[in-house]
Amino acid sequence: MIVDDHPVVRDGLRGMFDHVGDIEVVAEAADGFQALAMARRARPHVALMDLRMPGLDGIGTIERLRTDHPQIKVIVLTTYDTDADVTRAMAAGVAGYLLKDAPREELHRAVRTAAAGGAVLAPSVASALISRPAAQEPSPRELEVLRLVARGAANKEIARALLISETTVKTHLKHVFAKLGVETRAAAVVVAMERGLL
Amino acid sequence: MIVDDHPVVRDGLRGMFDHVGDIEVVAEAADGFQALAMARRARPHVALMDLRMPGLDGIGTIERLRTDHPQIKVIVLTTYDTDADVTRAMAAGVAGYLLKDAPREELHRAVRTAAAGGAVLAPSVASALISRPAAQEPSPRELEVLRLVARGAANKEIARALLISETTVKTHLKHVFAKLGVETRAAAVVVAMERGLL
DNA sequence: CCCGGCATCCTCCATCCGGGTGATGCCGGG
DNA sequence: CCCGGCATCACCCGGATGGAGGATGCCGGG
Repeated sequence: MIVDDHPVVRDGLRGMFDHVGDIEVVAEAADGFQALAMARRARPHVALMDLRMPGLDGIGTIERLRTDHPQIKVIVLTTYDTDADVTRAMAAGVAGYLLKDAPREELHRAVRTAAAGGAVLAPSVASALISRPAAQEPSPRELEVLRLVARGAANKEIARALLISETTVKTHLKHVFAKLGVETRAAAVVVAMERGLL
Repeated sequence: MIVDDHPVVRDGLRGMFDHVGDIEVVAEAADGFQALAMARRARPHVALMDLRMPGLDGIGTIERLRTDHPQIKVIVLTTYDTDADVTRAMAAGVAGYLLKDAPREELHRAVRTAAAGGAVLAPSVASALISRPAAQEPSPRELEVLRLVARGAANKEIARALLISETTVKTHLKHVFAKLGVETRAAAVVVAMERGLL
């Protein structure tokens, strides 16, 4: 099954598996909801899944697939390999994570490997998982503060908006800085955006 | 001619034009240099061009195409519609700007329109061009300062790094804030990243 | 049951940031 | 030739920021 909101990509993938004997494209979906519906009907062995989609996104779709159809192996196929995307996909339980610049043969191999119960990782994704010494994630509350910082809010405004004291805002930010390895709010929002946290 | 670094997308586009009588895919390229070489050999009427590519990127490729082969109409086909991408593409002289979620028929129409000398814009791109009353661009020097801000530098450090006084740094930043419509450095880097300026 | 993480709060303080006002020299386009 | 944008600099000031140190209550996992 192919899940991607871009018609071009869906057609491209379908074409790539068109004359491959042991692989058949049994369904296509343009978003998460369609994917769940198609999975029930078409019963695919493997799903190639984009992460960025309108409506129900890739991670949410994968989580529901894991509970409804645990036998379906999901391979993430996306353009990005940000830490946040990769870790969330791993946590959701995927059988593979490839980037869209992967050549045709790699995709064939990946689908076969996944169907056989194996796992496939793009090199850059693998290294992203390994070279993660202290990838501390800010807590939900801390991210909430950081989001307001990204909008240009001062500590006092954040305090008012979140109904907490200004001191608390500063404490949250101090922790955010430590976790992201930065020293200023400007650098913090940059790192957060690069990691896909905002 | 199709220019895109993703094999999947190239195949998808080729497939989409496969059984269309009046359109023929005469060349494919995975980056800008290949595109220039193929353009010379295959003499396409229209080029579908991705912007983000390794090596020579889309804008650079378009600029060279415009001088070497001004008769080739270029349609940008990309995932992003950030202000920076759109304006740079327009400045480079493209015949169209579409997003990758465009359906097959739209692509067909776009290629025919471009070949006939017309212009095609995706709705969101068109509105991005229109709703730009005061889209002030920071000057190169101002962007240089902003880049250091994004790395977490204090004004004093920026001054040292750029060999100017701290006062000048503040002046540059004041102008940046005004141009981006923000009030803090954190918000400034966010807006700059969203507009593709960093 | 206790430890760690989270969220909340406090005080003190040096430094930094952003706003205001004003100025100079240079360059390129009208 | 003059205007506007760019880049450079100075002084002043109030408020914001970030660091240090400590404190409380809550919750969930080992």
